[in-house]
Amino acid sequence: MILILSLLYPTAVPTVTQHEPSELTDLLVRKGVRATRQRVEVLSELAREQHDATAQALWERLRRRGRNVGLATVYRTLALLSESGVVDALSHHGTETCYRLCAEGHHHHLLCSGCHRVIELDDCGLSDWVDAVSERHDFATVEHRVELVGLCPSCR
Amino acid sequence: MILILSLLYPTAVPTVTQHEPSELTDLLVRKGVRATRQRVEVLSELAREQHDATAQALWERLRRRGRNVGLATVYRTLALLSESGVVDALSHHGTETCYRLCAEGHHHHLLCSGCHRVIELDDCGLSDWVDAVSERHDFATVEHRVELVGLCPSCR
DNA sequence: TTTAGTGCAAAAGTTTTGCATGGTC
DNA sequence: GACCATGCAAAACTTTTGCACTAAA
Repeated sequence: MILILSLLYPTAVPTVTQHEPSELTDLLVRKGVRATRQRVEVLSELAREQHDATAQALWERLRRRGRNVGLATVYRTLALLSESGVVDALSHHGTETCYRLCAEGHHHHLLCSGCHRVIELDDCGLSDWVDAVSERHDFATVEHRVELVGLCPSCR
Repeated sequence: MILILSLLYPTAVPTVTQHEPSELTDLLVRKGVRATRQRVEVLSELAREQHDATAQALWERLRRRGRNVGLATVYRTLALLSESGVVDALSHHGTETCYRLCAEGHHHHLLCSGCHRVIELDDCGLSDWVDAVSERHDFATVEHRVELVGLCPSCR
């Protein structure tokens, strides 16, 4: 999987690409949250998703797959993981929040409006710009979010 | 008003600062939408707001002020104005969408996490970076969104 | 007069919460 | 055994929609 991604997007390989249950468990433990069956399954479902997914969507897929996890648990899990920085919450199209298993640390996204695919940028390269703008406005910037929206190679 | 803003944020003065009903009417007409009483009032309420506001919040303030506008109309108006580019839809804190009367044209925002104030950047300065990243990923970028989150001068 | 906009209430959809039950340390 | 997590159903919210009515070109 890493190989395929590498070929397609040489500079966009997520640094976290654990799709093995045991690795997902490790990830949870490392982040200091208990690795319950439900949490691993939510995370696992998210991991097999190339696009971003809503809580509802994940719940339906789990259920269709015979993995019974309550909807409330899916919400609670995603909220927890989002706070722990294990998943990213992308709230682009208005009313519903999308989640994605992400690389750790600071990074940005390319969003494909054709297929909803999310491509991660592993380099930020904006620190100078952010610093300059912050200083000019006497603003103590603690975070910056960047999203590029457009069409991915397959969709253009 | 423009003067005060200029003193506080010399480089962040919105290019649209029409707070007079007639100017708001003009703005609507110029954008090709009918300037009804309700639309002008929603826009006017948004204009007196330094922060961003939700549809619900605007509705309550209008109603408290005796300006009767249906909630559905507030939603419909904001959706319309957002599509016409008269207002910006900022969906930062999850479930509810915030709106703000914005400068025309491409720009970015500084969001103050202390007081929720929104400061506009009148210069983008990221085109080179966007182009470089897009090319590197063979991505046809049509739009980019940037938000800096932190503390404004009064809150830091 | 013809079309577009509005208000109201109902509906739809997403997310949260209370509480009894079950699992984990 | 104490505590945390879960499931279920109800509740809370935000947003959308249908439809009769009103205002605008």
